Amino acid sequence: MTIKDPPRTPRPDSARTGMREVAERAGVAISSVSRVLSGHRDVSSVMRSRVLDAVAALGYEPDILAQSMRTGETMTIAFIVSDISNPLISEIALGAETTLRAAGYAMIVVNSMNDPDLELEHISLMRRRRTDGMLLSLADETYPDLRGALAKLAVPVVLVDRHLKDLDLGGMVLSEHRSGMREALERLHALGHRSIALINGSVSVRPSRERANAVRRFAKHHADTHCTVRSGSFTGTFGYDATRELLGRAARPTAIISGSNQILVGVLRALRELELKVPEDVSLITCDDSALAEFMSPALDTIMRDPNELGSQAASTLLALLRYEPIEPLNLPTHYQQRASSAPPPPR
Amino acid sequence: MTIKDPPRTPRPDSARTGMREVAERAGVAISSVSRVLSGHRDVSSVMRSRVLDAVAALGYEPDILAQSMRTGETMTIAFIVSDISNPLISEIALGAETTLRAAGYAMIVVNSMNDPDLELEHISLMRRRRTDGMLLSLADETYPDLRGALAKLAVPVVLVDRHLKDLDLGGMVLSEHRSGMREALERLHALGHRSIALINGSVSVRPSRERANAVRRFAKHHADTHCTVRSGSFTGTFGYDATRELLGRAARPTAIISGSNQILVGVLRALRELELKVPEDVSLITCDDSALAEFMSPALDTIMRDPNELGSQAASTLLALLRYEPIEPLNLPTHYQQRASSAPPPPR
DNA sequence: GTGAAAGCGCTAACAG
DNA sequence: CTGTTAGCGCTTTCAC
Repeated sequence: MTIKDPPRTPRPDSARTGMREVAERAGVAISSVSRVLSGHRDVSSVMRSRVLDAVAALGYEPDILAQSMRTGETMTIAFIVSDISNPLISEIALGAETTLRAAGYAMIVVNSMNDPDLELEHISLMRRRRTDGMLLSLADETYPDLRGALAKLAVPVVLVDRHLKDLDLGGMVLSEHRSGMREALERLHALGHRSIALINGSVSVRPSRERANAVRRFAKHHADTHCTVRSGSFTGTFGYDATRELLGRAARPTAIISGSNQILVGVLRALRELELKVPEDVSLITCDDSALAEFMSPALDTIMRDPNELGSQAASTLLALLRYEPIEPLNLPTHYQQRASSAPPPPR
Repeated sequence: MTIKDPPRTPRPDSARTGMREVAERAGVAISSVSRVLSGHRDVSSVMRSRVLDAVAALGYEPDILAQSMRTGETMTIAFIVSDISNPLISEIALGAETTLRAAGYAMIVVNSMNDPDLELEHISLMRRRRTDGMLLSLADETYPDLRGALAKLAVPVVLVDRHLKDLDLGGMVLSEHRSGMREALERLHALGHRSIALINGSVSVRPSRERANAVRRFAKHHADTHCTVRSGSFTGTFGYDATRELLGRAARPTAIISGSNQILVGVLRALRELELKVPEDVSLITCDDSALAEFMSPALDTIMRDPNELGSQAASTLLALLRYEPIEPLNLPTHYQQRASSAPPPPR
């Protein structure tokens, strides 16, 4: 059923009551209304109550847009992400939005779909919208035009678990990926694994680089252990291909670490196809928890962190920057959570 | 390390180049600049190129805020959700944002944390921000003050899988929960189940009501089958409690349907504690897919839908409303996906 | 303490 | 076709 003849009339209260009406009704100047509502102190109590009465009577609500126009502050923050449907990101977004909202800010979410060009467009568009600041979970830290675009930005920016070398744009909230990864590697080593593979996301972003570095550092200290790092993209397809390739070789790794929950899906698909049992045939550890990870059979060993806290801290850092307050770079912990998907390697 | 002495100087290009500078440089009137940039047709090509040159030379970017101030359109949509970290919601949000952005709109996300009072505050705040429209995934359709707040709204609203009786506020995009649920019930019945329980979310929102209705309708047509509906909240705690209670009884159900992915977590926890095997001891079906559901052991039977499409269609509907175009109410399909978590009931 | 006036950066009549 | 003018709704000097 199609609704015919949609209304052509202007929207109902397109004539919202403004400050002018309030001033008239209270019999005062429009600037006095502003003063009262802005909580200015030099206003007589008589004035205050007259204005407040009029406000209540008319149901007046200040227009945030007009305020922004005058003050230059939009009280709006942009959060540019690769893909909000990624559970890690959406949890970060929740933490960020909650903290921002408590401070009176609204959060615009934009998805770059991992396209650095689109990301640049978004940054520019958000600047034109005069957002007061930005939270960036960049798709590609190495993109050539990025630095220029960020340098041009007049508002404070906080990078969320991202790092641009030699570029100080104020805020940065990181996860300390190495320690969690090291714990996981040591656990595998203690179980007897001597061939371990990390199926890693894109090294164009910090988390993957840090994880790869942790593996390399581990390898350097454990000459008896062969470590492989396959870096690619945060996709199931990559996880699948890399797993098939790694396990199809004669000298197959006895343990796999998946570098993200998207990659994990591909790894699991490949393992299922290859009919390999976890942890009997191959041990499996993944990065970043999912709601169902602990209910898998076997329950998945996971390198954990607190994404809500990450988002919240990123927001707090941005708020501090907006207030010209001193900030300190944060490095939030990660840790290895043993469950049931790691075991000694199969006898060969 | 704390950074001392934060900059007290005003932000770098706080003196952005405006239309005025462009007009001066091009030697034309400011309104002519506006015309060229707005793609007005009655402009000479000489004028066009003069202006465009100046724009390019100065790197001028129109101020969206000021445009909004004049036109009354903010090109901003608010999406009010219970909790963006819910994977179902974040997928809907992705679909909505993608469609809105393609039409030039930005999306503000606000989390109500399932608090109807907070939700009302958000609605009011978004009105003050003059968002051009709202996408609402209400926390509680039955909240008394809600109707008033919505009626007062001057902008178009689209409810996302929500329904308010007798209130026509334009848009509504729904999921057709009943058919998927019916398929699932029939499958269970065919397997021989005669005692089935739905652990349902809050009946203050449409999806849970529809699912409960589907169960009741099924029960009416199958006198041989005992159906139980436990409605509560979309939380793991509720899922856990309800499962323990239902399975602790003498006449325990032989099949459980979980009404959301949050509830599912609680159900799984309870089943694990009770040491009940799926599907040997009890069959399990859940609503709305998760990335890992198919990799569980057993793979989880799921009543599926396309949340991205739901978000995208909701956005399209809102866009149509904004253009005063005719819209048609949508009812997107759900379907039962058999995997491996349903089987004949255990012999008694 | 309060009012009058000047814009924030842009668009939309209205003349010419 | 183009320039002039008048605001959108608010905040903020600046006088009184």
